[in-house]
Amino acid sequence: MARPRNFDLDDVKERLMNTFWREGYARTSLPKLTAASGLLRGSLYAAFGQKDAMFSVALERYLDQLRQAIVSDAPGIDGLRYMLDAVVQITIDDPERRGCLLINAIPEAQSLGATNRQAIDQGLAEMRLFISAKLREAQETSTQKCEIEPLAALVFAASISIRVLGRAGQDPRLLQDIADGTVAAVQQALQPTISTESGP
Amino acid sequence: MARPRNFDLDDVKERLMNTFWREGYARTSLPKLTAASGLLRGSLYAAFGQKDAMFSVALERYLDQLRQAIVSDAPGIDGLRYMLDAVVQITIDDPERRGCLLINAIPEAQSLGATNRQAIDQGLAEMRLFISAKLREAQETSTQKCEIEPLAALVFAASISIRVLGRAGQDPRLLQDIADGTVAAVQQALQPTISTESGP
DNA sequence: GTAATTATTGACTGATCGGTCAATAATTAA
DNA sequence: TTAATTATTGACCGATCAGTCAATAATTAC
Repeated sequence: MARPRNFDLDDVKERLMNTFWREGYARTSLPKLTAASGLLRGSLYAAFGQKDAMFSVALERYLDQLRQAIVSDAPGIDGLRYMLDAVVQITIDDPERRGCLLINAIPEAQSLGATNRQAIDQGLAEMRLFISAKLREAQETSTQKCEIEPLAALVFAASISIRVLGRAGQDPRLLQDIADGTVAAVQQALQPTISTESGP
Repeated sequence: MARPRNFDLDDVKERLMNTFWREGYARTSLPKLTAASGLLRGSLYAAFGQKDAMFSVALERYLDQLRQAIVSDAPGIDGLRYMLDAVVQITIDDPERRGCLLINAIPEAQSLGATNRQAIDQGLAEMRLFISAKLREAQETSTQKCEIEPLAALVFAASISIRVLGRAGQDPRLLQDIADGTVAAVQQALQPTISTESGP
């Protein structure tokens, strides 16, 4: 009963996401968004509202895709290893080395509205909850009954730093070392092997 | 033989640093810098040059202070524990939760000139070298002869994530867990204790 | 004193920013 | 066809941006 859109909404959201991902919020100007989306200012504002709302759309979409990339059926430590390996992979596979849209947004959260700031917090919280859940699974099959939260902190820290250092253009080897080292540390904490004491 | 400055150069540098630290590069406007420093535009430009150069001054000063805060005489693992604890402390002691000026700059490195981008890389490299050196010390007194680089990656990752999550306003407990867990993991790798196998 | 040198002042510039809006186009319901 | 509704267009707005510069002030050398 009205004029239909003559652009693909999903496609435009993807382009907005990619632009914000590469440039961050402040550096992404409306001209950049119109160029990336192929729409004119008016259409963008009509479809999404303020720049802040455009970022919100981009962030939501980004988190959906990230979730899909790092969540697996693998239980316990295997699930954590899958996640960290996936984080490393998507980080170094990106030829632009954009890191993580969510984490990149943290230092400029003050420029964003309350809704987006909340979305950032929720994104981080979701990550932690996922990690804790997998760790609890691992705990159940473990011989050790140590605290879970400190271990969750380690895995969380690893996933954060891999993304940040990826954006910084650091060597893929470093990123993989972080992932591997973290998995090894968690494994050691949950299922310590008896070491052979190397005598003098 | 000429008119002297009527401001304290060091004091102004400190104010520039604090402003960039809080706001990041892009969001720090010249009016903000003049307000923070008490100088007028002309004086700022006369003293430092472009905004990019002002950031460079701020970054240098920041790294000097950071170095002073986290480097200690403590050898080996003690030195690493000192560093991570210091990182946690300065992160949560900051009422504005500004995180790390260096790390905050990573996502907006593209806005910066080549000199500043290089300074960021060097800052990260210096951190890694410091960690590797302390680990090598620890290695020498260790019974185990495992690889150092993967362990260095873990400590590096911890220090990065503590700062990022500090900026994100996360619970101090989380940050301390990261520091403690990392030290424990390194210790475990270098000087594994024989665990008591808990039978079924 | 006077000349030379450097610092300060603040108005000014052109570019760019996010955001708006009236006019126009394309569609459906009747 | 006509009315109603929504999408598109792109010119336009005031605000703000980084950066410049001629005029003025303060100092030292002589």
